[in-house]
Amino acid sequence: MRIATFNINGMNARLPALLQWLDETKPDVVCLQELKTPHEKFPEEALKDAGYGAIWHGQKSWNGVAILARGTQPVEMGRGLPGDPEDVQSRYIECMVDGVMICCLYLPNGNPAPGPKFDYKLKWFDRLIARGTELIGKKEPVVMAGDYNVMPTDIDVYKPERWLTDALFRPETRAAFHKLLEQGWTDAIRHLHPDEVIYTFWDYFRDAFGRNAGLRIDHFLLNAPAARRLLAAEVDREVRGREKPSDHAPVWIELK
DNA sequence: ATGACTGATGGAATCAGA
Repeated sequence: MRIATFNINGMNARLPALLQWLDETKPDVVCLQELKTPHEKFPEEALKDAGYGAIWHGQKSWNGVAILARGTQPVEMGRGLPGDPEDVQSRYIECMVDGVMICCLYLPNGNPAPGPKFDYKLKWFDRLIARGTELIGKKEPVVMAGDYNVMPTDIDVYKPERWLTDALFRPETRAAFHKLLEQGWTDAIRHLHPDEVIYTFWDYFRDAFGRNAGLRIDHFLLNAPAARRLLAAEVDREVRGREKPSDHAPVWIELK
């Protein structure tokens, strides 16, 4: 089973590029973030024509997450991250596909930091850590995939010294990510490529992709049953170099 | 230190992204 995560930065702006990539690579499951579209404008029919069932949690203008499954309908297990009934942002959805639990998440950016947006990021992280506690020990494979908006270590940033005060790299943010990992999650990309410089995002500014001034912020965290099945973890880097790209590239894992 | 680029909204200019 191949599972991908892709922050598409606008579902409808990216639809042609998304359909092309689906046709080329045919992932079994796709977690999407930053749909930037209300529920009713999600292109359900176009995805069905491409062979994918979908569940999604839309929101006007910002955020929004979806899970696609090839040849089947994902069985939704929940939407909205538990722990704050006041939180109206669409950033989390869970489902089952062929016995694998898939969690699709879009963690808040948190800039500027410090400030209310950074506080929201850290609180959201606490809720994700609480959800992680509930999921880590499951007997079935669990995959938490998405845009975490965290570079876990120095190797994940093109110039770490420039990012020390940024919400994506501040010590509090990295500490929260490591607290989640310490529950027993495996960072799939880093597990299979321990020393390699691998990025998943390149800014639109200043020819960041051309200079390879990137960040690794899209991650797959696997519980032990999922990690035992891990065969491959890669970034479809060339997608970022195409016409009208997202600022993120798709990332994917293969499970036995 | 600043600004550069893109998408959504709404129909210009602003917010948000990371």
